[in-house]
Amino acid sequence: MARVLTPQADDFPRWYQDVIAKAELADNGPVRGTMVIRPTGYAIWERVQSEMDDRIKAAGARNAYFPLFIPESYLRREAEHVEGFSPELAVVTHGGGKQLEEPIVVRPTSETVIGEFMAKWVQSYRDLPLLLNQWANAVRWELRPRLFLRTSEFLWQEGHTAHATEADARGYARRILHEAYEDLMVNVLGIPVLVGRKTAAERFAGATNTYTLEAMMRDGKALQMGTSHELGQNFARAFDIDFLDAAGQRQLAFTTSWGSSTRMVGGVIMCHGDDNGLRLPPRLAPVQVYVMVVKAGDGVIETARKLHDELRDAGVRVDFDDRVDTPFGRRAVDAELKGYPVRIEVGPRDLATGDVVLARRFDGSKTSVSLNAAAATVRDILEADQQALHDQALRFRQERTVDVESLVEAVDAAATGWARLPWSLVGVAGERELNAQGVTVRCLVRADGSVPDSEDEPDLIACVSRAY
RNA sequence: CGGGGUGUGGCGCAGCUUGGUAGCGCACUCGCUUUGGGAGCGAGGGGCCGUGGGUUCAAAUCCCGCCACCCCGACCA
Repeated sequence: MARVLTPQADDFPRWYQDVIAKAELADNGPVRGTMVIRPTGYAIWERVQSEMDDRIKAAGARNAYFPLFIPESYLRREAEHVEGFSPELAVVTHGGGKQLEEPIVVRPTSETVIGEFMAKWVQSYRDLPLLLNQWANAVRWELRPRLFLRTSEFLWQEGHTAHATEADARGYARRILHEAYEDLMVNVLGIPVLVGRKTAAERFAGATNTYTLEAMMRDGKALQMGTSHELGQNFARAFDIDFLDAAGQRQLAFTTSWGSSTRMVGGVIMCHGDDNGLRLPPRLAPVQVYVMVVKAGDGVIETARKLHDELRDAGVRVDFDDRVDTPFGRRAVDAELKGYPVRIEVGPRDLATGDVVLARRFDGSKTSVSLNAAAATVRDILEADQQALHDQALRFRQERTVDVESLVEAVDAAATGWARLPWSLVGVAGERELNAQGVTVRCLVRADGSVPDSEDEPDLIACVSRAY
C-alpha cells in the first residue's frame, strides 16, 4: 500500500494530514474549516487540558465561563482590537427569526466580554489581582484553515487577569509563560520551545507586549504554540476597569491575557510524528502501554491480563487487547499509528521461556524481558523515551538553526529551518522585507536566551523563519 | 481578491482526446481457510457521473453558463 509519509519540506502538510487521518484523530467538519475531533484525538486533548489546568491553577488563576456571543459594540471599544479582528469575525445578524438591532459576534477571543465583567468585579485594590481562566471554544473565520493548526472553530483556554500595577501584570504574564506554557510544552509534550517577545508588527491586537513560544516542526517551519500578552491599560480604559488604591485614589488596572489551544495537539503530531504515524511522549499519551495478546494459548490471556492489572495498579495508563481473532499485524500497526509509547506483546512462544516482548514506539526497537521484570522495565522505558523524544526534537532544531549576518542569508536559511541574526540588522524595514518573501520574525530574545523587556534593548537576537 | 487545479458508489481514483448507457483499489456483507507484522480465495450490496441548458438516434465523454471544493499568496492560537 502506498503511503506518503516522508516529511519532505514541500509535501509536509500532506504527510501530516495523512498521519492524522490514518491515526483517526480528526476530520474536517461540514462548515469550512471546522474540525471534528474523533475520540482518539480528543483523548490527547483531554490530557493536554488536564496538565494545563493543573499548572494554571498552581499559578493562582480560577476557572470561570463567559458568553459565546459578544455584542459587536464591545469589540469596537478598543480600536486596535476591533481593527485586528474584524476581518475574521463570524457575525450573527438574526435571532429568533428576526433581524437583530445590533449584530452579535461569536467570540474570536474574550478580552471584551470579560473586560465588561471585570469592571463590575473590581472596585478596590483588595480585589486585585483578579486571575481568571476560561476553557471554551472560539471562532475565527480564517482565510486558510488547516486541521488542528488553524481551524475556524477551536478549543482553547484563555486566561484574563487584572492587576494593580504594570510590574505585577508583567510578572504574571511571564509567570504563565514559563510556569504553565513552557513547562507543559517541554516536560509533557516533549517539545523544545523558543520563548521570546514578539515584534510590534506581530503583536496581539490591543496588546502593549506579546510573549510567544515557538516550536520547530519537522519541515523546519515554526509553529506558535502559545502566547501571553501584557495589555497595559488599553482594555482597562476601554471597559472602565478601575479601583481605589490604598490611598483612596482612583486607578486604572493593568490587564493581561494568555491562550493556548488544540493547535498544541497539531504541534505534537508535527514535531514527533514519523513515517509510521504518531509518536506520543509518555507523559502526554492517553495510553502509555498497550498490552497485546499476540495469539491465544495456554494461560496467555490470563497472564497478559495480570500484567495489565499490575501496571494499572501501579498508576500506568494501560490498555488491553485480547482480540486474537483480528490479525496481529493489523493490531500492531494500529497501535503504532496511534503512537502508544510501549507495546507489550504476550504470546505462547515467549511465555514458554517466561518472557514477554517490549516494543518501543520511539525507535521501533523490540526486546525480550522476563515477565517478572516487565513492569519495572516499562517504567524505565517510559521515563527514558519521554526524554529521548524531547532531545531528538531539540537536536533537530539545533541542526536546522543557523546564525547569519544578513537578510539575504536569513531568507536562504529559512528554506530549511530557522535563522538567528542581530535585531539591529533587521528593524521595521527589514522585517517588512522578510515578510515579502514569506519569512517572519518569530521572536526576539536576548543574547543569553532570556526574554527581553523591550524591543529597544541593545544586542537583541531576532529569530526568523517560515511559519504555520 | 490574484494565480493554478478538481468535481464519477463511504474514501481514493480510472474512463473523457477518438460519444454507444460506468469500472478499479480500499472499505462494507456472507462463507471457508487464516491469525507471531496491515491475510487469502469465492460470492454479494451500493453510483441522480456537481448543476442548468445545448448538439446528437445516443452524452460521464462534445459546446455554453452556473455552483462547489482543493492547492499556492495576503490573515492567524
